[in-house]
Amino acid sequence: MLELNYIRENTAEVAERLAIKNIDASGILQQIKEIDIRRREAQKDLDDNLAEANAIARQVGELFKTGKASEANALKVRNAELKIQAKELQDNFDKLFLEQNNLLVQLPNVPHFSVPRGKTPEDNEIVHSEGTMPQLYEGAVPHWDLASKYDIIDFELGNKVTGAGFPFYKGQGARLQRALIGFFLDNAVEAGYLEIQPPLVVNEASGYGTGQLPDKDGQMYYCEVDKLYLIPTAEVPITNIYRDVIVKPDNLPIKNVAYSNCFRREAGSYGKDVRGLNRLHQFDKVEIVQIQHPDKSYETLEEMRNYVAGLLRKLELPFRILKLCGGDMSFTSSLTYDFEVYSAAQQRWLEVSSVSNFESFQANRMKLRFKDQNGKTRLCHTLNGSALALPRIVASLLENNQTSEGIKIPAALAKYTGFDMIR
RNA sequence: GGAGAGAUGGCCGAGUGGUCGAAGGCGCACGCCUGGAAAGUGUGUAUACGCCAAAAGCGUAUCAUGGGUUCGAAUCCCAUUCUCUCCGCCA
Repeated sequence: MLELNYIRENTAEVAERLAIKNIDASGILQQIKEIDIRRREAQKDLDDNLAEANAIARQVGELFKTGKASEANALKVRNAELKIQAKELQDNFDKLFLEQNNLLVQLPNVPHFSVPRGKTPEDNEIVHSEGTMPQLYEGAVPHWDLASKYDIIDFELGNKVTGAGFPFYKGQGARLQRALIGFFLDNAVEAGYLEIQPPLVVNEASGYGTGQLPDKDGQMYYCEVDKLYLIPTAEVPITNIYRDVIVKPDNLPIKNVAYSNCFRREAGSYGKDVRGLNRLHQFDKVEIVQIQHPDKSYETLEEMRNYVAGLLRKLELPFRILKLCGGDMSFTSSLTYDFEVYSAAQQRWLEVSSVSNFESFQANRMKLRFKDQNGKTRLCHTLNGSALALPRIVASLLENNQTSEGIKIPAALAKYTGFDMIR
């Protein structure tokens, strides 16, 4: 949620930034400001009423103590009137406050000024690409065929036991998963992140804190009886650690990394996008999260971008980095880099990571703050990124490294798998 | 799952109708003391919103959450949520 003060004091800038997301917010911004004026008036009226009532209550107490019961009783009459008024004033204030809030939560985060304009993924800006495109041998096939050829991932078994999108990993496939998780976590710890194992289910307040609720609840699995949500990403529990927290500025940046299973209902997905490992209902991901001082969050974003690039380099995968255009960015992000690896047999680029700066958008919702040098309480900036999501990494590793003898494992990873070839 | 107890500030903990945003302690910050430190000592130390050009100051709300009783609620009543203890079950 955008900060009200920012909207109030920099209305034009907010509108300008939202325009990058192709949103004409001038109307809604104006509405927010108008309601704001009325809301403040309403609060003033209510506060005055309550102040008078409080004063009378004090007097009444005083009068009773000194035995002036009749005077006290006279004052009670006035308070009875005030109380009736207060109810109306409170209702009026609540109504305006809610109305304003409803408008505020509709507004997406404001993009950074460097975000390219555009509407569709075609308008994303390729800011970097590296690695060599693999030359596949003649018998090369997509990863879903490799999965059954080497008996390392079993989609059929998943269908039987659970349903589509819940594969079994077996033998060298299972080992490869474990190796990747270890590899990603070790790298992150090496880079100064604190390793955390979070709960895989969260309560409603946490879902709201990171923005999955209220609108995107259809994308999460929900345990009705316990009112708990299965996490779609470790970002949710990890960021919510800091909900309603005022951190010490000396502790910034806070760097956490977590491996978790991720659960996504992916309602409405279909076609070639969901084939094989391309889109699953349950998958593994290592997520990095940073909480940073507002002045330094963009430096941090670049640091995180370089970190993720380093991982892909070590895995010897050809990749490119996109700076998402306004139209393709998420609701909550100010600037997002997507990482895509090339999966040679499918001849497609697959998104394997998304690194974003949310500025104070999430922090405002979560009331995550710090005290600055003047002792003023301010909102932190939050950032996160996948580092990395496993399934598409596995897809491209399998496809790109297949040979007639088997599938080669990159050297950096072979230390973790214990083998350098899937046969 | 059964029975009981509880939820107060960063933490511990007092507070059973008014003067309580809340004693006391710990922690933290700053100062004094010291050659330096420890000890000691003094002061300060919640958040949000509003009023004000702004600082100072003032007002309002917040003692798990929501409602109620009352002139007045941390304190009384009701509901909800959560936590703890014991028993049962169990990795």
